[in-house]
Amino acid sequence: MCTVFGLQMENYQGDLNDIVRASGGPMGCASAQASDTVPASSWRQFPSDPLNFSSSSMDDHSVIAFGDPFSAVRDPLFHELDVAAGSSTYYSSHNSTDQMINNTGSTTVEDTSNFSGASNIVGFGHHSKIFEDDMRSPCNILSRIQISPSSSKLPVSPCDSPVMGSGVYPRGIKVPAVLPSEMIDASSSKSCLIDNTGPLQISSPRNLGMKRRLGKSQAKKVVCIPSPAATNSRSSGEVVPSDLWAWRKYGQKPIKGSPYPRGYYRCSSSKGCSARKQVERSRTDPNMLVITYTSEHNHPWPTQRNALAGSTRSQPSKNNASASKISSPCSQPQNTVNPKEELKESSNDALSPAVAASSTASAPVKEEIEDIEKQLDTDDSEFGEGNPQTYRPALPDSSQQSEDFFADLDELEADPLNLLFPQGFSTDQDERKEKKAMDPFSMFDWSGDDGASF
DNA sequence: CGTCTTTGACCCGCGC
DNA sequence: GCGCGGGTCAAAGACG
Repeated sequence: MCTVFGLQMENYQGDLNDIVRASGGPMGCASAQASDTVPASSWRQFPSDPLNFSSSSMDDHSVIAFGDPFSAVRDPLFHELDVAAGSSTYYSSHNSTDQMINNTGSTTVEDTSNFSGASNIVGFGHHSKIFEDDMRSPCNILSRIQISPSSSKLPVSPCDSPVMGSGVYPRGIKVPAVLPSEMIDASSSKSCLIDNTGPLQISSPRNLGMKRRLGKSQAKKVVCIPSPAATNSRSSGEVVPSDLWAWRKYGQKPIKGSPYPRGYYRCSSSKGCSARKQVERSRTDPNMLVITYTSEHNHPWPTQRNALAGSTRSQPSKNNASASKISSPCSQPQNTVNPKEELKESSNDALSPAVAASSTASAPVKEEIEDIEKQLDTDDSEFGEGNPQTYRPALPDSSQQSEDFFADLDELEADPLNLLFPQGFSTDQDERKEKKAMDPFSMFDWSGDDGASF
């Protein structure tokens, strides 16, 4: 389905390298190139060496510009999201200097999922697989991507559109990598934009946290992704996105104006890592999840998750039972929820799916990528410049696919790596994990051979 | 044992 | 100055 990624940036100063790092991924190589400057095939050309690809496959404005030793490290999450999104990807950048619409300085954080703000949605061309968020460079993505206020090509609110609204990403859906690049609409209040949620946060002591909250210079990015219907209940399934980064939930708060709570996560991959994210369900479109990333990882993304205990916890006993229940979040919510989960549901509802969505979204990674590539190879020009209408994801049976897709959520969550390796993980799984982990870019078989069987 | 989730309390900035 | 609201802390419990 149409996956929306909204990247919101506030006074982006180069933080959030984790996000930026994503640019180094196979899907992000050309991100900074904007849709019409890079061949469709460009983004697919990435080195197997995460540490070196930046120079070889990325333009000068992407990772290199950061000078961050880790900047070249692709962010698994972002990558995953991107891939997961598989298809249509919307990037919403929010620059406080020119596009910040709703943030009036108030510390009150409006529901970020409100999308009421007329912030800009940046839909990169299908070439762009990853949002290159390089505000440091004069040639940053935003500079290249035209946040065109006048852009009226954004057909409908990504979040509100039927496609987006479905909030599902059925397996095997053949869709273009991304929607047309003209998905930039700074004036559209209905866009899937993340209203500027206010100041950012920096991690650290409480005081700092406060300061961070108010810090105007802090950067934050918002990723808007489809999620299972609000009815979905993987209550306990509050799962950290399987992005290889380990996220630990440290809080949850109800958000004024939103029926859905916001979950607060911090990176647990490395002690001292200030990376954080907020996950909440869109108020306007429960199918959409808004993940706000703040701060940056101060470490390379982990070769192995060091928090498997927690990450896999929800999977097993309780959730396995519920796994089958989550067949069709968007259609028929299962009612066979254990009392405990049911009780929690209200609170976790908004978040779990979110994460689940993001993590599971990558299940179809390989296939999707291949599809995308195919699409790009053939439809490159068609999606080049703003032709939203051109995008017609083939959804033979979206409902069925949705079911299948979400049915796998638990499976995926159990082992994030399975997201990337949906198959072939039976006996030597650990070994492969290790191996794959060591070589993040080898996780995907870019040879084009269809390894994914959904 | 280590890590995670949950959740109430606390802190702090902003608006009135 | 007070209240509101968002963000964070930290204890308790759960899981692998």
